[in-house]
Amino acid sequence: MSRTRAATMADVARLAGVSTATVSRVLSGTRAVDPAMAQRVTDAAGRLDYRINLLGRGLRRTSTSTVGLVLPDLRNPFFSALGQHLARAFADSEVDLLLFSADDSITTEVRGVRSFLGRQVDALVLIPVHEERSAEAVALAASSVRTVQLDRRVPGTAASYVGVSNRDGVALVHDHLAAAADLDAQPVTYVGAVPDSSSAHERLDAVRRWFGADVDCLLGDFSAAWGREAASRLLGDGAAAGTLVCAADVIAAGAVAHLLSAGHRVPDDFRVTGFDGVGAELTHPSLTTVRQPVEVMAAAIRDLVVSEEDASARWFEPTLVVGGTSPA
Amino acid sequence: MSRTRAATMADVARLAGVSTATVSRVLSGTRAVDPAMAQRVTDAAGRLDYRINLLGRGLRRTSTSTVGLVLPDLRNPFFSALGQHLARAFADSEVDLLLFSADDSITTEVRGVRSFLGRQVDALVLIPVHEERSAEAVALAASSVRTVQLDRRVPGTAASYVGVSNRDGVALVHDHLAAAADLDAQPVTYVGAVPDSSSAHERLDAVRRWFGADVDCLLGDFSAAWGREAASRLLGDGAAAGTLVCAADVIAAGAVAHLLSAGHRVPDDFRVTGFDGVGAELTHPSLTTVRQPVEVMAAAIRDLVVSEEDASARWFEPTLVVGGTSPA
DNA sequence: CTGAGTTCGGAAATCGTTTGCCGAGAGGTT
DNA sequence: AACCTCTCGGCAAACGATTTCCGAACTCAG
Repeated sequence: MSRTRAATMADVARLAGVSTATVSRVLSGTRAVDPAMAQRVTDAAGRLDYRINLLGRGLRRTSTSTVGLVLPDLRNPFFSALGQHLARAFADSEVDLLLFSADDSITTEVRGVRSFLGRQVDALVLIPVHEERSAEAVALAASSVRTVQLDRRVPGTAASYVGVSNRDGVALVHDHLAAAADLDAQPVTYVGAVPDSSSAHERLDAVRRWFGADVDCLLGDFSAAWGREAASRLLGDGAAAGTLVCAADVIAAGAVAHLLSAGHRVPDDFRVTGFDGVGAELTHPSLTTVRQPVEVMAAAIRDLVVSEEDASARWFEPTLVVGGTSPA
Repeated sequence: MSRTRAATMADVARLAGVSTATVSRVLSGTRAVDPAMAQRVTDAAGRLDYRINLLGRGLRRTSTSTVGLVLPDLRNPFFSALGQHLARAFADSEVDLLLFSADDSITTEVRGVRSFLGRQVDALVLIPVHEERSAEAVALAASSVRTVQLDRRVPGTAASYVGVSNRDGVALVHDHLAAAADLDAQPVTYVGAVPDSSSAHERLDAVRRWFGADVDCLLGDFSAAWGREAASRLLGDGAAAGTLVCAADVIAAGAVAHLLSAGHRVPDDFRVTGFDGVGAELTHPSLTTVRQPVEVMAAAIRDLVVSEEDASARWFEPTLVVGGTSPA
């Protein structure tokens, strides 16, 4: 593991008997160079095991060909899925996508933004941790580089936004459930997340709009543990049947698991719906859920990032996936 | 969104009436500076909204205080969990952890390593995509910076390794199953992954060792879809009962879901075990699985990365989590 | 044969920060 | 008073690449 100083362009230039300008031009293809000379440079670079220092390049050039993604938590499978699709969307472009996890903390989130800004990224994609308290992070990002918010947003910022129509998503769930049974006969409970994030907020609003302002709400976070907890509370209150509209698939999966383990039947006793459309194939019964068009959203982000347009907001339309946790 | 040129140290120095050397020393705390002068610098930096350019700093300093993590796929929840725990392990250090997804491609993986090396990271953590074909990526990384392989490894490289003892993990499963019932009476099927990665390889070897060299094996990939597919094949062959030892929790979850949807009972007809210990609370019955000590492993990585020791390999001991998919 | 146009290599400035060195001034000791 | 030791600001040289500018060589038409 003993390491010697890495070769620089000057070393390559010396070995090839040319100037560093020529080396740079050969290696980055910036300008035409005599083929024989180019060959000598390539050989020398190979012999010295030369690898470019992107710090030097980035410092000199205006652009680093890098996009940063700051997300709240990798263990939320929806965020992981977004990250993966985004990575794939950038895979065959010249741009590198780098990720940073904010660990659900606005302090760490700001640190991530600072870090990427300091690295002179060309653009920043942000899934804000908090609807209000991430304002500093978003503003900081947007003040320096092209910034796109994904899935969640901080209202009133100059940054673009790409997400799904939560109102329409909840409407799909409502219409599906209403088509199958009389909703008034079956008590509906919304198992959501406290409206700290815009998605949690919008889903709660949408539920109140479509299911009635007085719908029963249990608010926690986006986790399977909370789904279990909520189901447990519901059963503790004596419920023996009902409909659980959940704000995320992980919540729904946890809720279903708890209901089943308590001896209830799904969907006969309890109907459960999820949201996001990731990992629906993990459980039995498979989840009825609202699928977000993540590939399309990732492509939209990629296009926004390279475009020169002004900030804009785009809401994409989700689709309903009918699984086994709701009547067919 | 109109942006003006960002302020540099020279701008701050001019406004504060000092030299850039002093600005640098105040802002990075490298050397003592007269308090009054320091105050002037801080004020000037604030007024100009100065933000450091890490490219310049990194170029001048030897170190960038950055560690890169290249992983195969974010949608594999075990990798996401590792990423998250690693991020947390670095959260209160000075070091930034940046992630790059290789999208299960060795080409993209090499690109990720190149990218991080070019950015002069201080260390690289690698979950290799392929046991053999990632050799180039690992060698490239290890030839330039301190490199640690995580979870999977490429044999015969100079890089360190942190992972779990797969042999012991499978032994835990074997002993647990053997304690509850006569294994010879119940056909055991290993639902694993083709041995492209060291973890898949080692788990397959361990299964052959503990369950017998002639144990029935179905090999696919680390996904829920494969778990469903494997279960489907098994049922297609006429099985009505048995034991499924799976190479990962996602595989096990998929298998359980398919078995249940086909009308079989778990664990009465089929016993199923997983591996990894992430997301066991998502399903019902909850998975019996081998839990990897991810927090401890993440801490070990962090320590390896900052230490000056030579390359080393550490295997951690997994624990058994008994869930509802196997007899109590 | 000459002047215009084109191609292409090299010298040197530049990106933003850190840091080795120098020197000025302060403080202490004999 | 002479000398030594600290402390701390500034100058200028790095770090490693890109790029502007210049000029040499070559092509080609008239």
